[in-house]
Amino acid sequence: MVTLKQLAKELNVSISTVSKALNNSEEIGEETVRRVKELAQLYNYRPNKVALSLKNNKTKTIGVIIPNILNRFLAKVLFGIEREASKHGYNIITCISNESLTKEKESLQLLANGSVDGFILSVAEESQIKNEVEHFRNTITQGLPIVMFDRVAHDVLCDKVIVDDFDSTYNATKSLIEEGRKHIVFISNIYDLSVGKLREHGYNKAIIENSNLQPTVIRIKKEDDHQQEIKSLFKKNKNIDGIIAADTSSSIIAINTAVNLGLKVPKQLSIIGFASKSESDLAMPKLTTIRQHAKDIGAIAAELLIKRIQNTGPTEDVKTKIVKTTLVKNESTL
Amino acid sequence: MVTLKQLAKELNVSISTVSKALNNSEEIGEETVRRVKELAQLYNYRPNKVALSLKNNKTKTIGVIIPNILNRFLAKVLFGIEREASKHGYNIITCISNESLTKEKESLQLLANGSVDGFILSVAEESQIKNEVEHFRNTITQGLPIVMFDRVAHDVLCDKVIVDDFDSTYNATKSLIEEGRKHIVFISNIYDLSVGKLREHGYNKAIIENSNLQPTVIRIKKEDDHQQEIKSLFKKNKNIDGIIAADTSSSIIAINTAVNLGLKVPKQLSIIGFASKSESDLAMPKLTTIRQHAKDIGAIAAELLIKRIQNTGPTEDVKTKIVKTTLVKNESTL
DNA sequence: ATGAAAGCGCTAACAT
DNA sequence: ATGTTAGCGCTTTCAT
Repeated sequence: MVTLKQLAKELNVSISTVSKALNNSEEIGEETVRRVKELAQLYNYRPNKVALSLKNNKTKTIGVIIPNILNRFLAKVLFGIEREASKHGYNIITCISNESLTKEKESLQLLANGSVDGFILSVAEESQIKNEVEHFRNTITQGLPIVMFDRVAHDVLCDKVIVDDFDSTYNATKSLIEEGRKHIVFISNIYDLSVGKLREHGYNKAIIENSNLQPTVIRIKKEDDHQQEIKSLFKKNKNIDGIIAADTSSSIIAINTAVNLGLKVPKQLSIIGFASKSESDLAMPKLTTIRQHAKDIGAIAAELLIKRIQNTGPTEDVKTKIVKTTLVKNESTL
Repeated sequence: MVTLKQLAKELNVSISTVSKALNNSEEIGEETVRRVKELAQLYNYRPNKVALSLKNNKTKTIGVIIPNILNRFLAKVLFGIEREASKHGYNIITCISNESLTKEKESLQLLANGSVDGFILSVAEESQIKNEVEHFRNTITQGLPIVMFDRVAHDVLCDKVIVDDFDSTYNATKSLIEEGRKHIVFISNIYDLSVGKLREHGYNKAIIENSNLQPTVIRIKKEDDHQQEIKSLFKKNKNIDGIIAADTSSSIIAINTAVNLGLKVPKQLSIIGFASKSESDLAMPKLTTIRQHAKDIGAIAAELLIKRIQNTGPTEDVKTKIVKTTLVKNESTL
């Protein structure tokens, strides 16, 4: 990489002259500017990012800590973050906490050494279960803003972007009730997470509001064989006619299992799950889905963070943005 | 963030004393070391990463450019890269090219300004189609090593990690032939990519080696309705008894469609596709898969790059590592 | 045992 | 119009 120093030497001028010329300073003579720019072009000069960061005490880099990149929703949010950040000239450093509290703490610590200007993160499962938030608070105290999305720690004071999880299952459940379904089951393999709980509550509320219905919640452990669990659910409860699934794979597997057992979907059984467009196409009939607008969530989070980073003024109050889900009717409901 | 300067001031010693004390230099007195370390601990001092990078001319950061983070295989590779990098104390800056040549060039340019010590990337679709490689060469010439994985540019001199794509479909096809299948079709929605072509060739070779069989290749465009395309394939060709799919969604949709049309899988029809464990469980019967060991690919790529970054010695010859796929028998084959 | 000073690449206030 | 200098935070060589 060429430096100002080298350019200056070759042109027989001072470093600051070169710097000013490249930054279109009025101070420098036309002819000099031309010569400098020509040589810079020739050598493909780029200002050293690290030197700029040190000088400005700004890295133009965002730290993103996500629990699991193989989760399609989270991957999609990351996509949204990257695109928005890139639009504003920011890079993203990605750390994967792998749902571990320790890794989450480490990543935060590691990047809070001047590597990034702020963080966007979704809380790891372990952290949510243990309800640990001190590491977030410490980071914020150190002057590094955090924006949390989806899985947030409600008692940490920072910007947040969340999904209307409660409402989404509440409404989805109600739509099945309106179809005339009488035995609606809720399936979840994320019952430990804040969002999983909210989704469960939304379902429960909708069911309980109809005094003649009974809530049934099936919790599937990650390590269990989903196909097996769902199959035995159907075998034990022959009268199930509706399913709300809190996660994608449960809903797709539910459709496949039902079809394989000879149940007519959606004639005898309606199924709704959280999934993206491409995922809903993997099921046949295509899954009626609750869309979370993951990319938007990422973009909003990035926007919030960048605003906060660049806002040198008085500390604004923290914001919580709610991104509403959309219920997209496909073939797995009436 | 506390700096050495602040610590030095508070302790009434010089900056260099503090620096040495923290780095366990023999030069500094026991008592001083103790005092310094105590205060550093108290203030939670961390050496400023940016300053270190500038000083050492090393960022301990890897630039990763992937075409699409919503592709599960690529996401998984990213996961592998992150884990391996993190093990060696490296961070990763992720850029998403979105299959666009322009974005790929920009990302490379943008990070080649001292932000990273090297790159790991998979070539964007557009770059592969247009066969553009100059930007890779430029980057390498600038002294930044590149490791390519999966979709590689064969005429760029750099380390590569690839999958034995040709062999994997060749072997998979042969296994269906050995099952006694007579009408084996190849389905692909990645026919434009280097890996897609190799997979197609592997299939063709296996078929052609059996003079009594005919190759049939179905290419599905990304924007088409996969379910519709595959359904009409089955309707037009009633005698299909084997499918090799080059991509995950084609294979899962093929199973669902077949089951919905009343075909017995695997009795009348065997299906093999590229997919991960969790994806193969989405189909019922579970998909027999070609596993690509994405995480390993990521880890190997990271390892290669880090070695090359740290190897100040004579330029070693570039390496191409081939990660062999595994054919995992599930329920969609005999 | 401790400190001063230079230098990594850059910008900007301050000379000339 | 051009140059000198200081400083961002750190390490390291060279005084003292």
